[in-house]
Amino acid sequence: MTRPDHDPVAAVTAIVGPTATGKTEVGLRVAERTGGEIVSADSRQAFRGMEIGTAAPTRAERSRVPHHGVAFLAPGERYGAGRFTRLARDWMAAIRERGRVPVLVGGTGLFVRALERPLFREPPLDPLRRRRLEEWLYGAAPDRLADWARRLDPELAGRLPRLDPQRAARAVEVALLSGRRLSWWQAHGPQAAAPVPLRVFVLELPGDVHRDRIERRAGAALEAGWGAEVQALRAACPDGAWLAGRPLGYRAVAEWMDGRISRDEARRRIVRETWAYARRQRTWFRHQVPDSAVRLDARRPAAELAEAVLGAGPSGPAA
RNA sequence: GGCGCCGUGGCCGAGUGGUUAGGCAGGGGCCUGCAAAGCCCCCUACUCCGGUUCGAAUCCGGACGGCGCCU
Repeated sequence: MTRPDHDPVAAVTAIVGPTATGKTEVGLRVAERTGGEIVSADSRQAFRGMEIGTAAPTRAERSRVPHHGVAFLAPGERYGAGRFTRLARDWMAAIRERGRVPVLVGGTGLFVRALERPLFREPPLDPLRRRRLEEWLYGAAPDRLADWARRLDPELAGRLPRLDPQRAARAVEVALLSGRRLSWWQAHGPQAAAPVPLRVFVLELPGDVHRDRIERRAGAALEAGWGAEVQALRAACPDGAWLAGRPLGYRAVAEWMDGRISRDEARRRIVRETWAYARRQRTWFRHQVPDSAVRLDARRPAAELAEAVLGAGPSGPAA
């Protein structure tokens, strides 16, 4: 019922779930048992110098198993679903050529889904015009922006319950710069690449337990030197580009370092922001994951969870 | 015991006769290239009892509770 293990398009084991559910450790164990390498589907852990605040795999953890996609970008660089999927495919291909097996681990739902359901190949959009247009669009009132988008791409507007500024701006810029509607590209544009079949495992936690883990992790990150990490980032790039993606908690930590708020207040804000994010993820993983996804109770010990993942079917050349 | 002030949804907090305050917390949801982002929805209360009024969270009386002062 499953493809042969050496099949180049064999499904990739994907360990996903909201933040602080223990994906890292489970992924490591799975990789260790299968001769695997980790491909990280995380939009923030990708940045160098932000490992503490993003709870990225530590150096020690990375020495257990080779990692791809962790701490390899300069803060402030652009890293979106498109770039991720291109890179991830390359990483996975290289891993297989080495006779090893990729294990996808991450909480950025869109990245994971874009692997299975590839985005369309974006036509070249003149960067300068694009930048200028974006500037203009984000200066506009949200209602007007939504209105323009509605006119330029009624189909898209009809499909979405509401055009928030971000999506409206994209619809406008794609329509204007490419000459075709975004909805057209989405439906008829060429795929950026072949889909990667995934065997998805979702780590889940009851709300109160999840909340508790997030609180504990916030304290641990502060303990581990989050403050120093922020100071280093500021020294390295004073333009504040590292804050562009609004990484959770970083602003609060910066304010704490400036003495503008107490450490405790900073911790509270970190928890609040992280929980809000976790809730969005919980919703995402509740609905935006294939029906075949296996849901695992993340309260179980990592070793057991890894067993469950491994036991769910062949996932490596060792089978 | 007397006098005064107060009593709004989980919390904070407006509102002084007739529309939904708002914020925070909590919950549900959306999502096709900024996704740790962007966005939507829900949670409709006025301590209790009587009265005035067409109509009271809003006025009057009482009860209860809290706070303060006095004795």
